[in-house]
Amino acid sequence: MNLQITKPRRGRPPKVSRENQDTKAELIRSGLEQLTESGFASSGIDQILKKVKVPKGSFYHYFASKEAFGQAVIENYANYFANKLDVCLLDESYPPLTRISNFVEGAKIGMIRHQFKRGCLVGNLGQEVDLLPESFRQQLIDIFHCWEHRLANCLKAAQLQGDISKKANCEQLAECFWIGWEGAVSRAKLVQDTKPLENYFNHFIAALPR
Amino acid sequence: MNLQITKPRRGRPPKVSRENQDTKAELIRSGLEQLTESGFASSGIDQILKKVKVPKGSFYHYFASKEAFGQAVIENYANYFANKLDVCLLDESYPPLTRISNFVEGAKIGMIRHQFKRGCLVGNLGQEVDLLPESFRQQLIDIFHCWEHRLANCLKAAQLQGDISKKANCEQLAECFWIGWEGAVSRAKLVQDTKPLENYFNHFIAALPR
DNA sequence: TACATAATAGACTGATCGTCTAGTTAATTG
DNA sequence: CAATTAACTAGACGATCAGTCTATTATGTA
Repeated sequence: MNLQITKPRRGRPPKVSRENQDTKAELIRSGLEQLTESGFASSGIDQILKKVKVPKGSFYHYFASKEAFGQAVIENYANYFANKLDVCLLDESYPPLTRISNFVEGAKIGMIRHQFKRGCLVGNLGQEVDLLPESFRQQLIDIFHCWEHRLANCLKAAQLQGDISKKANCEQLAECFWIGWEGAVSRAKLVQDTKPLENYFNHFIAALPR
Repeated sequence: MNLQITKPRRGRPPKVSRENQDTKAELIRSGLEQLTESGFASSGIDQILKKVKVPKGSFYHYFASKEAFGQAVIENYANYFANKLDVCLLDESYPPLTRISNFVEGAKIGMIRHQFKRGCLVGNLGQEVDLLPESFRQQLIDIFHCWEHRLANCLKAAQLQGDISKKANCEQLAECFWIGWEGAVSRAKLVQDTKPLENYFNHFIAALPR
C-alpha cells in the first residue's frame, strides 16, 4: 500500500523533513483545521504555515492569495463532508431514519474528539460571510444545497418504507434540518456538550409527519 | 469605615452624577452595531471609535480593555433583547403562539432593514467563543437560558389554552427553538432572504405536539 | 553542459491591531 | 491666584497581519 517511491521532488529541498511529500495538500489540511476552529478572518496564514513548518514563500507559490486558499479549503471540506454523508445516508444496512441518526452520532463523536473546538466549517464561514470575499457566498450556498439534496433523498427512502407520511415535503424538511443543525453545532461548541445535537435531532425526528 | 466626609476632595470633581453616559453609551451603541455585523475578533476598536468620532485615547479611559468593552456590549444587547422578547411574548392581546409569530415577524423586518448584514450578537459570539476571553462563555450561556425561560413561559400559556398538548415539555421545546433559531438567522444572512426564518418557524410550529 | 522551471527560504513592507503612557484641559479649593 | 486633582486625549508602541521580493537549490529537458 505504501508506494512512497514516487518521483523525487523538484526544486529546493525543505530544510526540515515533512511527513507528507505533497506540500499543497498539507497546507490545505492544516488550513482546514485552523479555519474550522477560528473561521477565516481570524486565521493567520503564518500560524497555518507554522503548524506544518512550511515557509511563507511556499504558500504564495501554491496559492494566489488567502482568498484562493480559503476556497481550496472549502472545496476540500465540501468533498470530505459530502462523502461522509454518502457513507451514512446511503448505507442500506440500516433503515433510512437510522442512517440519519448514525450521522448525528458520528458528529457527536467528532466534536468530542476535538474537544468542542471545531464546529462546521461551512457554518462558521456562513456566519462571517459578509467579511469574506463575495465569491464565498455562492460557494457556501451551493454546499448547503448539496447537503439538502442528499438528506432529502434519504427522507424519501424513509417515505417509501412508510416511516414518514407520503405527504411530507422531503426537500423542505431537509432544508429545515440543516438550517437548525448549524445552530445545534454552534450551541454544542458553546456549552461544550453534545446534548444540543441530541436534543435537536430528537426533536427533528419526533416532528416528522407520520 | 466611613471617613470620606472628614476630608473634602480637592480638584476637578468626578462626574459621578452623569458618569459621562453620553460618550460611553455612544461607544457601546456603536460597538453593538459593529459586533453584530462582524463579531468580536474581527471588529477593530478604531473603526468603532471612528463611527462616533471619539479619539482612540479615550477608549481606555472608559473601558479597561477590549474584553471589558465586549462584555458591556453583550450586556446591553441582552437587556435590549430580553425587553423585546417581553414586549412580544407577554402581549396578552394575542394568543401565545401568535406572540411567537410576532417575534419572528419582527426579526424578519429587522434583518431586512439592516440588509441582512446584522445577525444575532449572541449567536455570532457563540460561534467564535473559543477565540474569546473565557468569561464570555458563561455570559452567553446565561443569556440563552434567559431566552429559553421566557419562551417556555409562553409555550406554557399556549398549553393552558389548549393550543399544544398537556404532555409537551415546554422547557425542552424552548431550548430547541433557540438552538435552531441561531442557525436560521445565520442562514438568512447567508442567502440574504427571510425565507429560512419563515421555514424554520413554520416547521417548529407544525412540529409542536397537539 | 546549459538553461528553464519548480520549490523552498525568509527578510521585508506597509497597514492595522490592542494597549499604554505622558500629556493637556478644566473644575475646585486653600 | 496657585495648587490640586479628575476628565479626557494624542500619539507612540510592539505585535501581527496579508502579501512581496529576491535569493537559493533542486530537477527536467535540450
